[in-house]
Amino acid sequence: MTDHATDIKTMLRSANLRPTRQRVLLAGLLFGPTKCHVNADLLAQKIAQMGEHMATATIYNCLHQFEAAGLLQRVPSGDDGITFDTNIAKHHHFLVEETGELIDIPFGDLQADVPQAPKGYEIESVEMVVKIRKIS
Amino acid sequence: MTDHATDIKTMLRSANLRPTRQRVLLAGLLFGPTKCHVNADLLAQKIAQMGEHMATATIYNCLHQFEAAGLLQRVPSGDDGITFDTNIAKHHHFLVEETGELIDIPFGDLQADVPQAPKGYEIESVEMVVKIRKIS
DNA sequence: AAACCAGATTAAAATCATTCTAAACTGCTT
DNA sequence: AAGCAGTTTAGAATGATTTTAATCTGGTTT
Repeated sequence: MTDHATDIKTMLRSANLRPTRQRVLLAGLLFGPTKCHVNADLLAQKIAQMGEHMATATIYNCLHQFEAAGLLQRVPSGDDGITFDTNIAKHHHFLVEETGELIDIPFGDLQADVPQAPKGYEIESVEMVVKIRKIS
Repeated sequence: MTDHATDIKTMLRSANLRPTRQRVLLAGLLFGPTKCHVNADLLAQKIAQMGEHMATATIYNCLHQFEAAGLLQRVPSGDDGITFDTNIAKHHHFLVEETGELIDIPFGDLQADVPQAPKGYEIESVEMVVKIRKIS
C-alpha cells in the first residue's frame, strides 16, 4: 500500500470513520494538495471517469460525514444544490453570476466588523459572498 | 376603492406589471409598512387564511416578477428554498441555525472591506450571513 | 481462518420545492 | 362588444437530495 493511501486511512480513522473502499476513494479525490469546490454530481463524474461506480446515496452520505468530521466545509452556491469546499480555513468567496463558479477570497482580503449577536445568541460563523459579473 | 389599493395598483403599473387581482392581493400582503422575509409557502398559507386561493405557480411567478422589478430582494436561507425580503435597502442578515429564521442587520452595523474583483470582473453585490445559535 | 455484527453500501422508490405546459381567462385598448 | 397580449391555472414534469429495506463488509472475537 502506498504512503498516500495509508495517510488517507489514518485520516479517516482519526475522524472515527471506517476506511471503507468508498470512503477511501472519495477522500483520495478530495484531500489531495489542491483545494477545490465540489458537489455530488461532479464527484460522480470523476468516479465514472475512473471506471468505478458508487451509489449516489453513498456520495451524499460520505460528504455529510466528512463535513460533520470537519474535513469539509459547506459553502453557499447560487442555485446549484449542495457544494462543499476542501479548504477548511476561514475564508470567503466570489461567486461568478453567469457560471456559478466559486473563487476563494483569502481571509485577510476581506475584513468585516461583525455586530453583536442578539441577546441570548452566540455567533457561529460569518460567511460573505461577493457576487461578480464578467465586464461586458 | 381604498387609497391603499390605489397605491398598490400605481406601484404595479410603475413596474410595468398589470394590476391583476392576484398581483394586487400579493402586493397587499408584501408591501405594507412592516418589512418581512417570505417564501412561496408562507404566502400560500396567508392567502388560504383569507379564504382566497391562488395557484402555486402564480405565487412563484409574481415573486420573481416583483424581484425583477426591484420590489423584492432575494436573500440566502439555509435550506428552506427561495426566500425574499421586502426590505430592499442594503443590509445583511443573522440566520438562526435552529429555526432558519432571518433577522436583519442594519447596514451600518456590519462594515466590510471588499477586495478587488478578479481582473475582467465587476462586483455586483456583497452579501453577508452571520449564523447564530441560541446560548444553551 | 470462520463466525459474527454493527455499521456501510446499494438500487430503487419517495420526497418536495420549483418550473413547465398548454388550455382557459382577463385587463386593457379599440 | 370584440380582440389580443399577457396572465392564471391545474396538473404534470423535473431534479437534487433523502429514505427504505435489503445486502454486504471491516474489524473483532472465537
